[in-house]
Amino acid sequence: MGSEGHADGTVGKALDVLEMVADQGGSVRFSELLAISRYPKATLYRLLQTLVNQGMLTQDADSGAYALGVRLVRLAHNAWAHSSLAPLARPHLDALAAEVGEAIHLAQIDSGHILFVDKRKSTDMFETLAQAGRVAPAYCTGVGKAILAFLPDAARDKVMPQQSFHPYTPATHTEPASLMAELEVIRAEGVAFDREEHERGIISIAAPIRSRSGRVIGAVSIATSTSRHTLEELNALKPRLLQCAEAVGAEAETWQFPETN
Amino acid sequence: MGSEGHADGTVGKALDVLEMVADQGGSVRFSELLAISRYPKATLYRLLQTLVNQGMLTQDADSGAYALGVRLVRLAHNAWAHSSLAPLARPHLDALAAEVGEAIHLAQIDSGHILFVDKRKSTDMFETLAQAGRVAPAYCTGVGKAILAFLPDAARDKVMPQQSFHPYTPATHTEPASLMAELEVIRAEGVAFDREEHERGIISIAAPIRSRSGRVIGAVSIATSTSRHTLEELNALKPRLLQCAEAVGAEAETWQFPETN
DNA sequence: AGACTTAGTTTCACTTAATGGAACAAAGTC
DNA sequence: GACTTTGTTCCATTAAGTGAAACTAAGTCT
Repeated sequence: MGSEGHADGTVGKALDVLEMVADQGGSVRFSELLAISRYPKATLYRLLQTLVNQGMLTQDADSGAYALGVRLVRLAHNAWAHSSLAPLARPHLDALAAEVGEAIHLAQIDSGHILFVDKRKSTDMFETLAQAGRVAPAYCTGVGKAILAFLPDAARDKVMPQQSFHPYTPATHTEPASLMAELEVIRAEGVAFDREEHERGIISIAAPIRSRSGRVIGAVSIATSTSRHTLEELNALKPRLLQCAEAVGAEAETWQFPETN
Repeated sequence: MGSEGHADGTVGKALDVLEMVADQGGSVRFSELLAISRYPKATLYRLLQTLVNQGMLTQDADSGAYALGVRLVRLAHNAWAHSSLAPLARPHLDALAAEVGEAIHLAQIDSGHILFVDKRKSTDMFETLAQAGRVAPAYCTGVGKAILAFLPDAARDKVMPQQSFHPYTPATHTEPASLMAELEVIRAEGVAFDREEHERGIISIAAPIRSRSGRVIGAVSIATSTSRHTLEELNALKPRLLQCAEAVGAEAETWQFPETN
């Protein structure tokens, strides 16, 4: 929702426009984009043309409306396969999912937001971008808090101001102070709980994934509904969850960090 | 493999570099990229910096090597959800998969290559190469040929020269003429067969997905292995497959084309 | 129909940003 | 400690992006 202020050169502007189209969802007319963007008509027009030319956007033949191009899906597959924890964590998630029979989420952090890079549903399971690629706030999710808690102070200070503290439910943190206090607890316990903070009836227990050097590189969670389990029952799975997180972290040894800006 | 000649402006170059990193898979050092690219040192350097800055690439803290950024995964999720046939086709694929019990693939075309946007695994556990976001050549896959066959002449003339005609198996087409001849047959029959042309032991039957205006917008296929089924048995599924393709096409009425360059 | 509004595209003098050869710094290697 | 390799910065040159305004095309209204 935030509009970035920085834009290195033409490329930055183009990617900014790309993101604008993405945020809009579906297809957008030129004039809509013009209304939103701070770019003058001609500039916006040329940027869009270039992006279409490059296959990053597609333009409807008739209506002239813009939508994200499938080239992105191709690129992202590479990103997912080579730059995310997903492929590496897969066997561990499979095992955990089979044992606990609940939904498993694997997430990383991307510019202050939680990005789900893989998951296992309690019922059916198949891996596509359908579920990977989704974003969620960090301050009100199990995985988000697990990552925030173990982030180096400098990185956390960057990320905290980006949190909106929108009250999704009565249990959602609404200000930095209370969240910071909970992060302290999470650091002590080693796991984070989502106590219906993002979605009513949905609870989870999450553990940070740390490389051997100690850097948080993501988080795993076991999610369920209040109708199926209690927080105490989730807590019983803590050892198993930590074991999974550790296993992934150990394998990620050679891996590179997922950025901090 | 192919190095594009066109590059509109700085944005084109930047995306070109992005693609270079993607093609490389995993992480790449600056000098490797320098060796491959036609850009001078300083230029390449600045382009990479910009992309890192924008979160499209990540740079390893220690080694300085570049890899695709997770931001792409986020963008691609939007692309997949809003600009691909996948969400729309989902119920139809589910139904088809349940009925035939074989692997189902949904593909679109992207700059001459086949892009798998969704799939259903067969009940049995044998992995095909396909996955959402994966690319495959058009000339030697069922879905590829199904799309090629029904492409408007102008579009096909653009796409044909992009085919490599690499002989994956003895059954692979190795020159345009024989492929063109088969496309004729496919147009007459309404479906395309993959006769172990891409992968030994893997066969499929594929049908084009056409919008009501008649434009091909993708293809669905039923894939199996020679150990499980024969081409004749696949052919028996033709009516059911065509029905699925038509159902998706009908729903895609309002949808926009997937580009032609 | 003709006048009028709105959406999209092109022009062109102007300005800013990208360019790349070369110098420089840092990390490895002999 | 000299030498090679790899990565980063400088800066005058050049090219590319800019955006106000003019223009064209597609609706709307009376």
